[in-house]
Amino acid sequence: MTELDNTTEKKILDAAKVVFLEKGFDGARMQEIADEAKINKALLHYYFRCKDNLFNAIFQEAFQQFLPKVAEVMMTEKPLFEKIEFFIDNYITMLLNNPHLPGFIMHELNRNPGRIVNIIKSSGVKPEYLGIAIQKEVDAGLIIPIDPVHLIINMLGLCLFPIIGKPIITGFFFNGSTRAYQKFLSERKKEVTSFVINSIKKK
Amino acid sequence: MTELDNTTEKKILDAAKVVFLEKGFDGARMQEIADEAKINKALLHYYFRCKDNLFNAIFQEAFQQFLPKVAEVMMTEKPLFEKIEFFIDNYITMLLNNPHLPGFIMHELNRNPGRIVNIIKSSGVKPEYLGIAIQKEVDAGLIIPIDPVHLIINMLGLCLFPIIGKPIITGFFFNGSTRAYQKFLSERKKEVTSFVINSIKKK
DNA sequence: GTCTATATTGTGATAGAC
DNA sequence: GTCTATCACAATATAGAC
Repeated sequence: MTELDNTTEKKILDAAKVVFLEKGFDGARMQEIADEAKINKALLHYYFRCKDNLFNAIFQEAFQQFLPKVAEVMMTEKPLFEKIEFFIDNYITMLLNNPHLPGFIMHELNRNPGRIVNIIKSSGVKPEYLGIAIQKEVDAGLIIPIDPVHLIINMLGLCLFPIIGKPIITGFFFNGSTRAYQKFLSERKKEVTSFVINSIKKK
Repeated sequence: MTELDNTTEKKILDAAKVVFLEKGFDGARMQEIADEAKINKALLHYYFRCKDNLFNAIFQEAFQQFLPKVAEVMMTEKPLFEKIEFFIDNYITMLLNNPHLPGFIMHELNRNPGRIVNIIKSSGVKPEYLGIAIQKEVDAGLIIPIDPVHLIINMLGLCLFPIIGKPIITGFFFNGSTRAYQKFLSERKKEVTSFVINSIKKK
């Protein structure tokens, strides 16, 4: 960011991110974004002309944040188990800092799946990298064979669901106790890492 | 259902389910529901008085559908591995038939977490059942120790994410090919089952 | 650039005939 | 029970003063 961080535009974007991520496009109100940014509603339109433009700016940024961590693990040259550990650790950390992110991305993509094609293109990530790393370990007899796509989806599901499913988990398993849920979350890195590695390690 | 299935009320509920599950509460329009039910908008209000009432009817039913499968696995008396296999098979089958269900439930619960407390209460499910089954297997030395809550969340994440994440998976890993995504889904039962069992089986 | 006031459209909900 | 017509208000967007 070369510009000053306290410009009106930045304040609007910050506010819009809070509101959109919490309420989604349909649930968000321009008025609420204006309030959150402590400015007038008309200024939103002065800067972004319409709700759609503002939303797109937020979605773009959110998706960048959501995706790169998936990409990193594929790009590095580490051995597979380190790759997995690195990915899970980093990804869960990011999710803990952005708990609304996954639900927002999922919901908005399902609401408008066409959106994704433009965004994917500009990401330049190639899942093949992880495939190569996995094949190496299979050849060395270190792990059982597994389809790299399934492996990545497994890891994503294990990392994401505890965040998206907060209300269900809290309500259903912890009787509404947010503290118990937080404790549960703090165990996830260790739990997911060993769960994944156990499942692909040769017996 | 003791009543006839083709009553107006049923037509409304069917239509509302389609629209709400696809668009969510905020994105759904009474007009669209009326169109889908091939009736007039005023009739919706005659039968349900307001959008909220109609939504609650749908949400209640959807949640019942979403939850019981989680409950079943805890209730049965089978050995653990059979329980797991049974659960994954049934749950993924249900999800394939109701692909919008998980995203709908997640989004609406996050939008209004208070909603869950009333619903959980009436379900009468106790996660302890699976805990007991797991402890049995641990004592018998058949599996490594694992927290039953983590195990259930792991299974849910592995089953649910491929459905909720359809646009991401299709766009990111399969270049937009829905056929490839469908093939991927058809492999999930086997994949998830062996993934889970491998991860907890003693080496 | 920022504000107040206002236009314009969308949407949930009701009135009243049949 | 079902329809057409309409209300009332909420929400996006714009006009125009400063």
